[in-house]
Amino acid sequence: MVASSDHEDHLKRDRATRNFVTAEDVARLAGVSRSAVSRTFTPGASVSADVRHRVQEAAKTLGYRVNRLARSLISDQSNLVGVVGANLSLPFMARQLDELSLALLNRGMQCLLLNAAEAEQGITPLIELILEFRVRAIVVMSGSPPSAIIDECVANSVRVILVNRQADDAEADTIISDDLGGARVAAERLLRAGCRRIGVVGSGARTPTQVRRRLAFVEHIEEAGIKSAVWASGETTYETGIEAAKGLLTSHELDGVFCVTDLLALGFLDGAREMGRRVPEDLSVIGFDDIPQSAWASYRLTTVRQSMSDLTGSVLAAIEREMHGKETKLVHEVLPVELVERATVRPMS
Amino acid sequence: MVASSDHEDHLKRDRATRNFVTAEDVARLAGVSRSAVSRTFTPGASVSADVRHRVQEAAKTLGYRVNRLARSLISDQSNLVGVVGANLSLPFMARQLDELSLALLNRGMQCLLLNAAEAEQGITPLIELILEFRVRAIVVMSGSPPSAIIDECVANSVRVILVNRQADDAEADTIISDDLGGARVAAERLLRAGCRRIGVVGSGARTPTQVRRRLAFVEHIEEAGIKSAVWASGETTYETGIEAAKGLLTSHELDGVFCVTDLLALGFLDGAREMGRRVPEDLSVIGFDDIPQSAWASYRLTTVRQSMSDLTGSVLAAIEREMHGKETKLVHEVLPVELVERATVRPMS
DNA sequence: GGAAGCTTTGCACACGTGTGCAAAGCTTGC
DNA sequence: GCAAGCTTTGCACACGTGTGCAAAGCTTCC
Repeated sequence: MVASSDHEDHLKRDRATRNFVTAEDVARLAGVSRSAVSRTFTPGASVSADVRHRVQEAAKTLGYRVNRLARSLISDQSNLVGVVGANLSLPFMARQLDELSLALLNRGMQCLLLNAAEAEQGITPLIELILEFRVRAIVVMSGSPPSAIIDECVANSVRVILVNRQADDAEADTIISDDLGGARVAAERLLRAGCRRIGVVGSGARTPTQVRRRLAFVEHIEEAGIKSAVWASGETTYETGIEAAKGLLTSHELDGVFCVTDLLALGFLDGAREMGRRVPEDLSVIGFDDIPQSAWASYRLTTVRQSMSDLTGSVLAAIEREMHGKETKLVHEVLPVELVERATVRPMS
Repeated sequence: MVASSDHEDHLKRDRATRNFVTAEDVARLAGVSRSAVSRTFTPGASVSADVRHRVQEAAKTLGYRVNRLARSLISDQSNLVGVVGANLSLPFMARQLDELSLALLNRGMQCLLLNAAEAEQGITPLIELILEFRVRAIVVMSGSPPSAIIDECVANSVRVILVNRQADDAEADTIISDDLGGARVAAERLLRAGCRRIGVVGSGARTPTQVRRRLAFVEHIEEAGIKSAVWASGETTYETGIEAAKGLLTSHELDGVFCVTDLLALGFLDGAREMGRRVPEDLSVIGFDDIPQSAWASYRLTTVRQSMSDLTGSVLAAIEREMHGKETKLVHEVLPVELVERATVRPMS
């Protein structure tokens, strides 16, 4: 009894100096070596049933949790995956992050989220910060990291996966939706609806996907001998969609409009309706993304869909693809898109 | 030249066995001790200008990044903050995560995101996992952790901050919007609009905020001698809002409805309009949250707003509040809400 | 030039874990 | 009971950093 009491006091003193219970604390209570504790918590390691039980009881009593930081020190890598994104409230981004973070967790990886909303000097500092955590991979959903920082990641055996942006000769994996194909589908659908006075709505953002979609659409429409009216200013918001409607529909008599994102399209729809345009009778509208709100009864937007689960699946595959020494097999994947017909485009003419 | 060549080969061999450049590698190239490298990268530590320069050049040449995991081992704590959330695509949650992750980053903390979408056995396993990363604090946006795991966090000096949920006698900080006050405001607004046949739309979720809002609203309406028609099934989605409209408006001749979230309200609006109800002429509708979509021209939802920046600010304040030994000063904060008048409720009668 | 005071430096240890390996212990078969 | 083979164990080291402290170095003043 007296020995036991001294024993407990000793434990309390150790806890006071450090926040977390250590394997040493557990070993003492269980009456085994610290090594036995380690082996008990290491899958596949050799430990007798008796020792295992005593260790587990002691660990439970003390509330012991393995220190993943210390573990990662040994392997020189954590199971953290850095995820860089901005505009996380936007429906498309939010859904991407939702699905990616869940998929990572299900694969035993943890999501270290870096919000790039205020990364005015580019995302290089964020990536440098992420590297300090010895992440396994970095998924870039927003921003375009320069080659130099990507090369540094690769030198440290950290995969960089760019989502919906190009790599510019750097050794990054890229997973892109077929923006060109989607723009073509949208162009053809408007032409098939009989539209001849056509507009395209982008934003002021130099986001590669948006620029690609806009330019490809304009090109396809020009192949039909039609010159598109272009809106390309403002932020990528619903409000910009409204402004675009006010701006384009005041100076043009349009009968068909392609918006490079659904959010722009929903704003455009509301703006057009406020100006008395009937959709799709007077004006057809197509978006791109297929965010949840596009299916809402007040909108029923016809849009080009990029499959979120394909995207997430490809990101995971890229993360888990083995790196063979210094020679990296890069992934450059273009995901198919498809037209989702709802109510904002006239039937074929 | 020969010595230099041997020196480079030696570096290459070291890099081949480990992924990341270490302080040892830098020290060798700079011709100083490893301790000098450490001091160069430790703010406030003593190091001569010459040594600092040589170390920085060597670090730049080799692409050295401090290992935060090793650093955290010394301090027994990382600057990681665990954030537990589910339904991250929902407008309100997405916005909360967007603002919180940015605020954390601006305060030198990193967001370890755990998606609780598939946490069927509760979020205890997720919190246990987070503890292994020696986080500084845990912010719970979804799920209600039992007292036991909260107590364990506190025993390890890890703050637990519950957002929009109660603590049930556990030592967690809580930050809650004034659901009761908001429900009262909504009830009074409908009554002032002359509504006498009143409904309330919740969901099947046992989410504390939703249950609180619904019950408080029903109570306030009963104080006016009116019995509310209640909908409380399905998930917390736009689609459930539509179902609620179909269900309630078929069996009740309502002139006023309070939906416990904006998303439910937007679905309810679309459902009611599809059934030929004019809003606000035939039927007034109030939501709660003030998500971005509520301001869209197709909806212009009158709603009760909870301020996201107040919420984020309070979470940060709670994280940064000092813990004094074992006696924790808990935060229990109730954030004010306010009515946002738009177009879905009749003027005062 | 020497003494006093200040700055800088490298050594050796800490932090908490996993693991190679020799030693100890256990089990099985003769 | 002993030998052979297998399992388990604890020691000591590794991983990559920060830091206390004694020693070395530098600067200033008389």
